[in-house]
Amino acid sequence: MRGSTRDGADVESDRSRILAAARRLFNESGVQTVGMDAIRTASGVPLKRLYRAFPAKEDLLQAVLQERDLEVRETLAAYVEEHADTPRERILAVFDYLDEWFGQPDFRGCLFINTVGELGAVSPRVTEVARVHKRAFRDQLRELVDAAGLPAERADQLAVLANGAMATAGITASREPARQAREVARILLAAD
Amino acid sequence: MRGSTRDGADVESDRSRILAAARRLFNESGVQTVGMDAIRTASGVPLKRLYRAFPAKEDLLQAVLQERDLEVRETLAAYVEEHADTPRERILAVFDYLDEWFGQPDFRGCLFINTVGELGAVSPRVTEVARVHKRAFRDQLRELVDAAGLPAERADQLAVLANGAMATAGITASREPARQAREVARILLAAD
DNA sequence: CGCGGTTGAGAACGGTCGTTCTCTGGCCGC
DNA sequence: GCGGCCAGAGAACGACCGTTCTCAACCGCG
Repeated sequence: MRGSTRDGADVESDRSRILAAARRLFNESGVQTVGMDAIRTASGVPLKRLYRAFPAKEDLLQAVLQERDLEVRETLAAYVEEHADTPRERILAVFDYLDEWFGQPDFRGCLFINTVGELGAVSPRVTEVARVHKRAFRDQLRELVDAAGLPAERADQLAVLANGAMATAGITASREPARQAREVARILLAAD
Repeated sequence: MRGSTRDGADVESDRSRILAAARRLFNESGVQTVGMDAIRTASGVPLKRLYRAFPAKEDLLQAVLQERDLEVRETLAAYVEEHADTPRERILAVFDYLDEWFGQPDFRGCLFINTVGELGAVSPRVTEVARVHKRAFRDQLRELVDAAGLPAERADQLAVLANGAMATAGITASREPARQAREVARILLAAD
């Protein structure tokens, strides 16, 4: 019935394979040093289908960032739900989440902070996706802050704190910043 | 007396002109998108002398980072000295310094955070210079923390906080994160 | 006045990258 | 069994980058 012999399921599987490969490579080595050939080799998807799924490298990068955006929101929400009972514990659990994240062997810092550092000056799209992500992260904190009955400004403050842990851990390759940020958050909550 | 007709003063002036141009361009557009030709044009120093002063682009980048490292240490120390009297005010003045920095029209985030995001995965030298810088920054905070009679761990915590302000401001292009971080620091100090 | 050496400007080189094109082989309906 | 179409693999293309080289102009000095 379709004009093409390739149906939607194949294209979808292409997309996810490409996204998985690109995300791993971008995280490992940055965006500019990873060529489309490397993505093709890692994903096993030929160049022609690769360019059919993503007309340009920047489209692929944007899709990687948006996928990662969703993933962070979901895994963070799930982690907080799983590891904490009271509203205040939920806020502190965000920093335990960071601690676990930083300890993963492939951790190389926050993809959004890194990518803005690499391409923010030349790609407004990248900057915009990063802003959306950081705003969403702040909004997740806002919900937790509201539920704990804390002043709304705490959300922005905790977000700055968490971003600081990500940036510092990305440079020092250590999970210590997560614990330091957690302690600040604990003191902050105790002051209210 | 020398074998060459160029004396040391000229080479020094080359170096500083190259460094000034490279620093401006790297900050504006990142490292990889700025070619050596652009640095030659912006500095007015011909390619041959450019490569005599810095045998490779990575040497130039390292020199730019080290120069910026010294500059931050000095201007931060001077700012704190100038704008605060008591030990606790000195700590808060660090965040006022960030506020002023973020407000500058050419602010595009912390050069070290950005450069590690761009090249940390492929250039150990860049990562190392950034680590040295962030350690020195933390040590400056440690002196202020000691002088205020606060527990030593506050230094690392304040450093994470300040790096968070830098990373957040780099993405959102706003000086608000400096004020949010300052407020966290204020609460932190009030708790001791 | 001539000359060796050094300079500046830019061309050249080797490599890489994003993107497109070619070509060969195989699968489809008929 | 056959002709047309589509896919895959990779070559090709144009652009650019870091680095080196060429070459003509110029300098101080004898």
